[in-house]
Amino acid sequence: MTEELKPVRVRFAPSPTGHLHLGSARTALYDYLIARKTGGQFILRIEDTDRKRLVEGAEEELMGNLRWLGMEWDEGPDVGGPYGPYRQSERKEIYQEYGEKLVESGFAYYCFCTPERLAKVREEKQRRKEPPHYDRTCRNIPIEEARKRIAAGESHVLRFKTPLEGTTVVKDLLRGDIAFENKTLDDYILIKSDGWALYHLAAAVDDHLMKITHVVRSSEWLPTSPIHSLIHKAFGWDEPVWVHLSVLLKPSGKGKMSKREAVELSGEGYSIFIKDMQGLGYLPEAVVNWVALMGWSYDDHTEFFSMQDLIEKFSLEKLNPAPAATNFSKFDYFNKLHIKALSDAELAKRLLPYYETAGIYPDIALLERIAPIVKERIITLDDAVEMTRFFFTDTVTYTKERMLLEGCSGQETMSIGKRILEALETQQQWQAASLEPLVRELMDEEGKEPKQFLGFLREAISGQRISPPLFESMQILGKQAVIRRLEDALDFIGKNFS
RNA sequence: GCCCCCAUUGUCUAGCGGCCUAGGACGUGGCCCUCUCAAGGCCAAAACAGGGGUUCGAGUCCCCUUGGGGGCACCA
Repeated sequence: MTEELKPVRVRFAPSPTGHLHLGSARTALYDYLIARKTGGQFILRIEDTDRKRLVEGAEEELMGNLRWLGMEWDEGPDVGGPYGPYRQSERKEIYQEYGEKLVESGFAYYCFCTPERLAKVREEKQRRKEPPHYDRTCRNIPIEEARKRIAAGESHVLRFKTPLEGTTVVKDLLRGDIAFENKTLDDYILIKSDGWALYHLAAAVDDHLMKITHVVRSSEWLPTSPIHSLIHKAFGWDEPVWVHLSVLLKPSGKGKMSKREAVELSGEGYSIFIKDMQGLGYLPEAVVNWVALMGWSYDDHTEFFSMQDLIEKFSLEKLNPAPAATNFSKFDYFNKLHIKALSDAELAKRLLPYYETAGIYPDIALLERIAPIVKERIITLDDAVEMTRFFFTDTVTYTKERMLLEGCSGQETMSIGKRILEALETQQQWQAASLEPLVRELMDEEGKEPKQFLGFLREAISGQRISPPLFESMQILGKQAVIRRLEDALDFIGKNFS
């Protein structure tokens, strides 16, 4: 408890090998929250030591995604900081230096086994139903001999000399002490034959050098956490507080998100990639709120959180270690909630790009008038475009089946339509509040039901089956446009139902 | 095969020994309201995986079983 109130230094350490997805975003969020809550630092570190898997532009996209979600880092590759560089590819020599230290202190050794031999060993062990670990052939090569072979240009890697006996206990903040029998652990590779460090070494060295106090990461790291613990011990360093988050499962709850699942989701208008969220019409506020609650909760009833709320109320102790299935219908719900929470001006601003994408370039003032009447009825921001399309067209396309007053002939509809038209033409007060009584009075005189009467008007004015409330729409559309559309509608009836 | 983690309604969860005939939310079904769509209101169905302990008392602590998940690369 008290520990958490001290400023923490946490790092979000993605590798730029693809798009930022929900699970990683959640990890970053928790890092960010605990850093801000405690007045500590949120550090972005790029783990790009695997040069083969690099994806062009991934780093930039990732940073853009984090910022879109509302997270700014205090130290990172672009903003710098006192413990840089923050890109592991720029720290190669550091890892080599620390690898060498482990050799000297007897905690690591050079291995000359070829990948081919390793594959054979693995295959053999698997056939014998044994853990497919390295058989430790090179573990006892005298250091002088090893150095000679290296000098002679022999290809080699550096391996950690994992203790053969004893137990390594990892203290996980959420799960307590987790014990691993050392004999079940492998002699993991620390530095590859190409000279680049692997995660185990690089992360440990950086976490120490960058004074990271809490390592918050996915529980996929749990199985190798004893190695990380042992590496820290080998250097004589204090370990950070380990926090292993639950994994995010696919909506069915069966297994973690896969490529296939991602494709299926996109067919339903969803995505697990942050880069897609904006285009799909989701607010960053909703993403943050939704994802924060997958594995964390505040109490038994609060569920609407702004980033500021989360910073105030977040605590690592309330994290749930159980895996969580993603629930996209709840995502929609949160998006609605956060749309409703926006001011009309703000909503209009956020709506604008979706209209532009659809080839509509509305005046922002008009959008501000539209905002309140769509606010409560859209799930994603792009829904507004469809719903309000009729505001931005000169000629409405009518649907024959919907045009007549329900249960009435073309002739009757025509005569009623003319009456409405006449009434509207003489109407001075063009406000929803005055238009409504006027129309309803006519409706009563004609002995029609609201459903029939207003249904007809809706079609005449919008040509849409679904629209925002009629009278508010008429007010925004303006007298001239409404009258013209009514004339068009009557014209349409004359042509189609005579 | 081995190692590790997890376990409350379909889903996210509250619950840290008595406040639990288990609370909230999404979703689902019904009703009300209603100009379409929403929103809102009311109601309903829906869970402590099983078995042993510990205890006066267990959803809550321990063990086993079962189930689910993760990992076992010169990836991270």
